[in-house]
Amino acid sequence: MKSSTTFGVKIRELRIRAKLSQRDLAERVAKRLKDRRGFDFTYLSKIENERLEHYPSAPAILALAAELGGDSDELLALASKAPPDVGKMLQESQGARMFFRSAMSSNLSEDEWKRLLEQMKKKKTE
Amino acid sequence: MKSSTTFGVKIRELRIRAKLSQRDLAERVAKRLKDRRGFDFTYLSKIENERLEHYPSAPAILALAAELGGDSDELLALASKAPPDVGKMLQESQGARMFFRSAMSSNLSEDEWKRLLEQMKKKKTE
DNA sequence: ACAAATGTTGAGTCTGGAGTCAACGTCAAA
DNA sequence: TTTGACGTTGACTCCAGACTCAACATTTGT
Repeated sequence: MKSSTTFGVKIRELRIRAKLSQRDLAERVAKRLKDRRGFDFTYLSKIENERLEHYPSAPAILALAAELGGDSDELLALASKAPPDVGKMLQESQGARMFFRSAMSSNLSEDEWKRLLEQMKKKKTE
Repeated sequence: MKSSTTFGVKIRELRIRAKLSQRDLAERVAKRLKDRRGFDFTYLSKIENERLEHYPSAPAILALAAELGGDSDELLALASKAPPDVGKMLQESQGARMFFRSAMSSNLSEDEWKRLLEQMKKKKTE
């Protein structure tokens, strides 16, 4: 069974593994976000301890993932956010929208997703 | 070639077809949003004329679609928003995440999406 | 022509998401 | 036993997204 963790726990885990203090990591993340709003170490503390009402913004999550070398899609998922480019994909293709809508209501298993992925790759390379 | 329209144009089209004034439609939409913030007819005017910096919120778009009988996914797409439940689907399934990541980078054609949709339906019913 | 209904616009307002700040607690090392 | 790095918390701030309001313009019906 997959170890089901939370966003905060995962971030702490990655940070510890990277041997960074909250202050150091927050500072680095803040630099990646220099144009946007900041990123304070006390905010990071609240993230790790799940003391927040809302998850950080998608850009902040992406910056964290980049700094820590984590899987950004997984982190976004733990925070219940769709990757920012999903919107665009659905905008451009009616086929994608219909596929999505249908997939949503049919609750596919992991295996079925895997098959579809293979189907897709096969089509593309043949 | 698919007639590529805009959000505002589409809304106006649907509203005219429904024979509603901006005031009437706005009032009805506002009722559907009673708990959340309102929906004024002057706002609707700006939507239709693309005078806004930002599209309406997803709940407002869904209420509009419901009131006008439009395709909510299409309207969300025209407003560059992913359907609200996409995040949850990607949260629950790693397979779905991998599938979409891959789909995103391979720029599938409409036909390929159609095939995948058929594949999916077949699996489900067999 | 006049009123009534409808539509448009610029200048606001309001709120909640996203983060900051000051202050305190804890632990390790010198 | 102080000092310095690190972590936690509650109260606050800030701002942009999402909308409202007052006033005016335009169209429609009679």
